[in-house]
Amino acid sequence: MILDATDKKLLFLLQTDSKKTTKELSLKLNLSVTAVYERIKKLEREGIIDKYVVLVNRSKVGKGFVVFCHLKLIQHTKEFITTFENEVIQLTEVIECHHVSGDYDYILKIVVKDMEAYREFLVTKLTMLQHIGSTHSTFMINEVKNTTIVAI
Amino acid sequence: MILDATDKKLLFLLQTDSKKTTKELSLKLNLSVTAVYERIKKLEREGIIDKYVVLVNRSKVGKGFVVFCHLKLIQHTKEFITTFENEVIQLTEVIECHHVSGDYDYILKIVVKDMEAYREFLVTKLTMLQHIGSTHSTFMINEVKNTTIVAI
DNA sequence: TCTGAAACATGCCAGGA
DNA sequence: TCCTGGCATGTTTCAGA
Repeated sequence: MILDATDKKLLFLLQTDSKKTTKELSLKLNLSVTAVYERIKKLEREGIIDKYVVLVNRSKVGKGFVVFCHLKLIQHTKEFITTFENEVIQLTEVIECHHVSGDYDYILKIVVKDMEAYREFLVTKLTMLQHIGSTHSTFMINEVKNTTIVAI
Repeated sequence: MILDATDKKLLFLLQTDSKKTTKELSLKLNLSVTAVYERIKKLEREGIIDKYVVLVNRSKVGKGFVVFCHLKLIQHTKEFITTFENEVIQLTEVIECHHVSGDYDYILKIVVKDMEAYREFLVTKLTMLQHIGSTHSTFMINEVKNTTIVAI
């Protein structure tokens, strides 16, 4: 699907605030309410709009401690990889897990309450997973930028 | 603010799909429509619900190439830090930037179209920033997990 | 803090340009 | 692909428990 300038602007507005009514959007885009509505439906049908979600302020719900964990597996057989990935997906503290190239195999982004909670997580959950070789934790000091907005 | 089990369930549902109507939510939570409505408003007032957004399927809009960049500054004076941070925030390709402890100063998450686009970004934008010491790029092979849902 | 009803706004679908 | 009009559905407010 080819996105024109209006679609791109619409996607930007919705990525910024999905609560905007089609009426408000129509004013910003100089279109009728229905035209906006139809464009949104098309973007949803095409799967470009993946979903509508609420973003929670993590520090206000006691999950302000963010850790990046670089992780190696002991081997790289298909079986080990799939086992590990299936298990790590289950951990709610892990909000991101990326299989990457380079010195280690995975980058994990983990959110917990504090250092004590992280230690607990590491000892009772993460290092209990099968096939883990080594882990290296890096702690977030400050969140400079964190957006879900993709500029198109 | 203390969150009871209903608030937590409500937050989970909204983090999964914010398009659910209050009526649907009321059925899942065994509450009236108004009760759900008031709980949501309270969560918004308290800032626990930060915002409502659309999540875009990155690969469908030509931003499927994800890179993690570990970055060092040449010095750690306050001036250098603030200058760098103010500049990096402006870069739309950088969707996350975290000041971290450890061997390097920042972890950046960057989304672009492909390797060629990344090279272009690196040469014309990132390494043009002031005070940058060194960069180390790690490329994502596979996204195992990537959620905005925080389990509370 | 909850319920239920009533007022108001919005979403959504026809039909036509 | 866009617009106008209208019904259905949703949101929001309020009194009372």
